[in-house]
Amino acid sequence: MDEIKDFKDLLKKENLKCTKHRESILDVIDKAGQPVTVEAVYLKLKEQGVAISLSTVYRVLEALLGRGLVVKTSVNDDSKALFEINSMEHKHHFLCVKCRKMLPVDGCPLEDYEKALEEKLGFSIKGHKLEMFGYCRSCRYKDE
Amino acid sequence: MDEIKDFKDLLKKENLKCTKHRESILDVIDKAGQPVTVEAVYLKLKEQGVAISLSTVYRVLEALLGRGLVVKTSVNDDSKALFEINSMEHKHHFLCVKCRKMLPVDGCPLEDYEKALEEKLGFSIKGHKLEMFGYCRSCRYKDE
DNA sequence: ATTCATGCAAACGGTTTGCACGCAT
DNA sequence: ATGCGTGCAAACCGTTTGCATGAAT
Repeated sequence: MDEIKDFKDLLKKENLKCTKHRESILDVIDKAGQPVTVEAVYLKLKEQGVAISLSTVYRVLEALLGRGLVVKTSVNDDSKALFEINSMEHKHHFLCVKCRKMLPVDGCPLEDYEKALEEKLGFSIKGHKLEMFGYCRSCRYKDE
Repeated sequence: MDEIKDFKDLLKKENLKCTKHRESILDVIDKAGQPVTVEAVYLKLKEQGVAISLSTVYRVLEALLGRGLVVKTSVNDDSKALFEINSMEHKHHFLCVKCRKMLPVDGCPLEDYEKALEEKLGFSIKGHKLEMFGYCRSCRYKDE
């Protein structure tokens, strides 16, 4: 329902100048609905007729990351960084190794486990990164 | 107790020619006891007086990886790849963000969770990557 | 008017590769 | 003797940066 996101205010709140590029980038990432590469953002913008330089995309994402507006991820078999809107809810992703879609998975099974580990091993666990992979529902029964 | 590993046989079994370099590299990784960077392996060898080229380390690790003798990892905030001996047991690591040691953690809390997810979302989960970070026991109470 | 954002091209750092030579089998 | 392993240097690719210009406040 809230299709028109208030990126202007979001940027203003973070003391970032509100430029066309920054708005478009936020829009592209938001609409993607899954973690996207810098290049993907760049190409999408080009496709939309936006004249922008790749380094600007890098710099804007860096700035957004610094203010916590986006989150940076990566998958182990790929060297490229991934970005997504910071939804503020703790969640993980499932990567389909066939269609390469990344599907969000709500919740997290690690809270209790980490608490137990902290007690057992004396760690102070500050965070974790969990990424699952396999076949999604629609790719599962397709042949190779 | 089994300090002398039989890397020769290991290599032979995988149809890899048994060279000094390959033995030394396996030895260095094995002795490290935690995931190590390519550069670290290279420097350790130099330190031991082994004349080797960095690209050879890369190529050997690639070969070992292909035969499953080693496992490749990475941590999200670092761009370098990490390698460790493939112990064949499913385990994860805890990275201390202060001393940068990676401590192995036996077991895995995800089996049941993944089973539940598969049923709920129709995925076929083939694997996962979990990495935890925070402060280890000895760094925990040290001041910054 | 000032500050910060941007484009361009060059630099960077980890990794890969082509080629000629050398060693294990 | 053959094929695979290695060293060297150059290429590669994602990312970062210096500098001069342009736009938002």
